[in-house]
Amino acid sequence: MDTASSPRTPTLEDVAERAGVSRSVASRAINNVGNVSDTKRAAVHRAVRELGYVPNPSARALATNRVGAVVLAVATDEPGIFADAFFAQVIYGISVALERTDVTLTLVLAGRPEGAAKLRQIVRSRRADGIMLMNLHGDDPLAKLAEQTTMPVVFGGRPLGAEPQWYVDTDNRSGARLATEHLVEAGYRRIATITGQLSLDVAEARYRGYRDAMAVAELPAHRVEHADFSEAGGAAAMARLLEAHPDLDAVFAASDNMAAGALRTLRAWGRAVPDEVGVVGFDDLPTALHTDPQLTTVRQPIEALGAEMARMLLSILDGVRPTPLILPARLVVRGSTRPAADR
Amino acid sequence: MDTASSPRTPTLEDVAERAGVSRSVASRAINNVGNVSDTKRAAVHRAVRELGYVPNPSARALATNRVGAVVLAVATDEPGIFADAFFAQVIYGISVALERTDVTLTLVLAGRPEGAAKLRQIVRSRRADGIMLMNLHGDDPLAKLAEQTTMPVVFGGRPLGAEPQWYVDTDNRSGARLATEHLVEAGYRRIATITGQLSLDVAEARYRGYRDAMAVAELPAHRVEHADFSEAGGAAAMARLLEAHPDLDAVFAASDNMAAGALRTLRAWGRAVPDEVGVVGFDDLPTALHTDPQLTTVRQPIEALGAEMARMLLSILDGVRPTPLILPARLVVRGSTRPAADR
DNA sequence: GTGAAAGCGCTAACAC
DNA sequence: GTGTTAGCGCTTTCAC
Repeated sequence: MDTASSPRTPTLEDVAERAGVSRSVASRAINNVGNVSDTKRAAVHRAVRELGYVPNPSARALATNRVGAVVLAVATDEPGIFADAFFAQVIYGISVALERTDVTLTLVLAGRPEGAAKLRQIVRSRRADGIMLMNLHGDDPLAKLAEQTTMPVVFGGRPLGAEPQWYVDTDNRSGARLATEHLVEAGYRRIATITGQLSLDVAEARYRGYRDAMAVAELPAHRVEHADFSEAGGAAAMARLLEAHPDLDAVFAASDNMAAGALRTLRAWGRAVPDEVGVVGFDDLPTALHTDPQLTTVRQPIEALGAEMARMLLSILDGVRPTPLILPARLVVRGSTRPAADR
Repeated sequence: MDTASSPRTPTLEDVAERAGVSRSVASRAINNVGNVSDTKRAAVHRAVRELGYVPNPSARALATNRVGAVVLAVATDEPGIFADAFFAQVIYGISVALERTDVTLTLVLAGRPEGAAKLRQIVRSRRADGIMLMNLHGDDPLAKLAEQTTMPVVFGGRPLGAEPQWYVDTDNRSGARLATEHLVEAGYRRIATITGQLSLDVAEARYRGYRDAMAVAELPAHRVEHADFSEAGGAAAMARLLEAHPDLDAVFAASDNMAAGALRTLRAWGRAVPDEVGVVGFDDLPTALHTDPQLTTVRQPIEALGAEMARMLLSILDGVRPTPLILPARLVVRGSTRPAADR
């Protein structure tokens, strides 16, 4: 039959030989680059198919200085935060955006020092072509990563107090304003807020949006407690709010998880939602549907956030210089708020 | 100062030159392999430090046929399932186990056909040294992946009706038995169950555990509905159960999410939990703490599952032939069940 | 349009 | 112990 070729995985050389061309022609044909006659091109492609040839990524990477991988780094310390459905949705979006390319996704949890070190190691050894970086707290030294490397970095959300060259973010400030305006329009007046850690830009922006709306409505915005975006944190903050401001009649929580915690506390305190207290969350996670009552919230397009980050990074790698992208947030009204007329 | 060396990233050759040794000695010193005198070893390490040398992973991979990456493939179609806190915890466990190695984690969502194709592509081109594969349904062709490649595959959970060479799994059957026994001991008698998709081994095993316990208690085990591990699915299944078996006084749901859905339906139907109906879940996700009442459930060590998968894969890559690992599950009693004496 | 040949940066025999 | 050398499999000038 055939010359007894060993059953090792075929190389470009095997393809070239079988197609009766040189290695350089085979390479050009495979990568659709340079000039190759149609005859030879076809012969090469047939050989590729027959042999089941797959290029060796390491060899290619070595020759081209492109590894065909991007990393998603999530700067989160505790599993609790990462376990949030939020990141899963981001990852899903990225994954779909990468599916049709032959770029691979490397995931790094860069919250703990070991993880951050690993990320730096990846960067220094150029094990990836680019980085998507999320969930940076204000003081995180990783925020400076973009300046320390030539590898392109796309931020998911802005690091606090910085305006990176490339990022994708939700319009958090507007979203929070929408949420608060909705409470005002529903006739609530003594509106409190539960913020996330103000070392996160996203928390800061949502707090701003709350104050924007309160200022416009000429309502006092002093009923404020800070938490950490978690359900437990939201529950505790709600309790503090109720103690400090027993007269409050609504609360805007900067995440659905915190809103869920707030609902729990309100129930424990015997405050009826939405009749005595209106509650609005942020994110529109599955959580928002599972609470009782269901949460009025602000939907941010989380999967799209991931997909857009990936797309932005890929375009940068293709030589394009995109501009930052701000995704819109919109209000979703459910049972945890009700117009004054109906209460 | 120095000879005008270009500012490109240093190579092994640069290190060797600076340390005054040959490249092979430098390589041996760096990889702690073969014989190198202490003097030269020290010189090499100093040169490495001074130059900030980092080995080029592609070159190393090309030479050693080891790429220093493992993939986690999750065979999940819909974002909803992946968004489950479960996978996030698994990933966290894997990530921690990998932190101290210089092995990188590649994530592939292999549920959609494009994702599965991508996984196969990774395997064929050997872009990774090994695979962790999770959430396989009974009919998923990926289950055969392990037989089609020499790349080691560690399964997270068993594929239905198969006993792969390497896997890490929770003792789902025992866990489900514990859950059901707990209901029996609490004095519930007309105990129903909501299963996951029986095309998943994990659902099948938990269903078995339920029947085991019911058989031992000599109770009828015909109050059964099937769902898909989701909250919505659990809610719907609970409604079907209540219609078909209005007399039921307890339900074992094969996941916390389904149990949460069941709670929602029970509340809507005006059945008091735990006094009229006892409810037990499975997983001990954060969800279990956020329901009202909190869920009695079966805790499985999810982070450990991820960590053990990673450890198992690494040990295989080190030439060890480990045996499959079954992790224990244990009962966690909370408010959704109550002994008959207290009801 | 095509092919020869020189690397990419590393490791691993093998001879000294 | 140490250095020389031959690859790993690919891309990419550069002549023809």
